[in-house]
Amino acid sequence: MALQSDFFPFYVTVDVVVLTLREDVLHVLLVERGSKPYLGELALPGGFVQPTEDLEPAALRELREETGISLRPRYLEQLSSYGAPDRDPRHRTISIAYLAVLPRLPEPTAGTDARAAGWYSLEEVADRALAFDHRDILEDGLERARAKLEYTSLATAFCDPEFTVAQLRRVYEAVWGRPLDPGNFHRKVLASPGFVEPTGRVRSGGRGRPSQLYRAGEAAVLHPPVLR
Amino acid sequence: MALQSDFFPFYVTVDVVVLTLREDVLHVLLVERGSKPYLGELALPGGFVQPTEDLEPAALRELREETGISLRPRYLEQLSSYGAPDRDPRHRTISIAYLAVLPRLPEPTAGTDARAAGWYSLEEVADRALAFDHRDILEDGLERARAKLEYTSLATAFCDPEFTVAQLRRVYEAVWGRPLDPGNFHRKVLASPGFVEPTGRVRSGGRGRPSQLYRAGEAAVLHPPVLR
DNA sequence: CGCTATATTGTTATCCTGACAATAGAAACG
DNA sequence: CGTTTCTATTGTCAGGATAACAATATAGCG
Repeated sequence: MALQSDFFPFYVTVDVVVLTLREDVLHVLLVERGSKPYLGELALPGGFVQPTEDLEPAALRELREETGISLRPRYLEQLSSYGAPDRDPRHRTISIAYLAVLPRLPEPTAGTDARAAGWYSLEEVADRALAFDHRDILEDGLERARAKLEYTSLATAFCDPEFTVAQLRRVYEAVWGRPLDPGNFHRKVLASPGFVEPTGRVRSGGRGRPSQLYRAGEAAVLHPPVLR
Repeated sequence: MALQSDFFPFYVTVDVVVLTLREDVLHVLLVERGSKPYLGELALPGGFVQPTEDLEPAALRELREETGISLRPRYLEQLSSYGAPDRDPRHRTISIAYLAVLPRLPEPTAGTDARAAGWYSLEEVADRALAFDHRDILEDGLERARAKLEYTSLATAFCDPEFTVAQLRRVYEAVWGRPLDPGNFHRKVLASPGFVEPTGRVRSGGRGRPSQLYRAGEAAVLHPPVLR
């Protein structure tokens, strides 16, 4: 490592890719920027890391401040860091990106430094430009989510505390973007120990045969995995 | 994102976990620190990112400056970032860690800011303390390598341009720390399209039946994978 | 009551795997 | 030289996982 004379001041930010399911469609949480640069454009929630703050708490704080979402995410992991010299037109800025997954939530509320916050389906965000390199970060987050569905229990983080196998299947279908065979999926989920645990209750109300309710099991890694 | 008044100066460094195989044993490249803090202790090669330098070039430059290794790694990917407020006793420092994999190389030479550089087997480094949180970074790099062997062609990055299936198997055995069935491994490697391509040549000299020589194929992802 | 929709369970041919046996071809040994 | 030894490569086979698809279960609805 070099001497202090090598010092050059970097800005350090955290940005969060928050994914959820709304009406069986994958949505991402975006804010409308309330300050320059990229004022008024869509961006991932995020902001500067404070002097004595660790990275993960900074991600949660910015999420809360900019969108009003203060629930502890069911799932939060570091995604990657982005540090191209020109990624911020003003300063040399490094961003550490996080991936968070939440069950369906009420509408977010705009907060500090954001004029608006809301859920956007991937389809409606496909056309629109995102601030900075947030398009790259979003794509990396989606790819990470797609991969993690295979061999971890990430899918349960999209669900309410109690859920049916069909609801879990719709998570996979939304994230992977293709239909899955209900019968085979049902068997594979129940064959993976610790993925889901039956609650004994059944879901009433819906059409068709009532379904068993499950909660997330203890397993974080799936054996066998649910292959794409 | 916040206003400029939020600015707080961060130091930003890159650290590299360089793995290779020497005598069929997994080794990691470490330097003996030549400056404070942790003067004289073992550390991953790395250092400060320059003002207009992207992260990956910074990792390669520090690797070259501190160890004399200027070969383009056969494999280089970002690992994770580390930003605990107290990870550097002097300043608030964020480190972006990279994982690199190389075939067997000559001894490294100590360079700037490093009193010595050398290959250390994981066994001999198990006891010794590493500077900063480099123990955590090393463990994360090893776990990433173990996982990537399963479903990518990472293992070929440990090998010379031409290699035998047995040499490839010894990569897996060294990284996973357990023996594999030679027959089953042989079949699985050849059954994964694009993993290896035959060169037509055979390796002479060794004991036993001569083996076919292969080169790395085009595939980056393995279908089917080589499961642990 | 029959229809429809969804959940759940079966069936089956195929593929992949691990354990282990068998064969191939060179060097080492006596 | 013939035999042994060592490693590479191929073969066998039972068990588990998969996909495609069929069959059954059980609710709401007209």
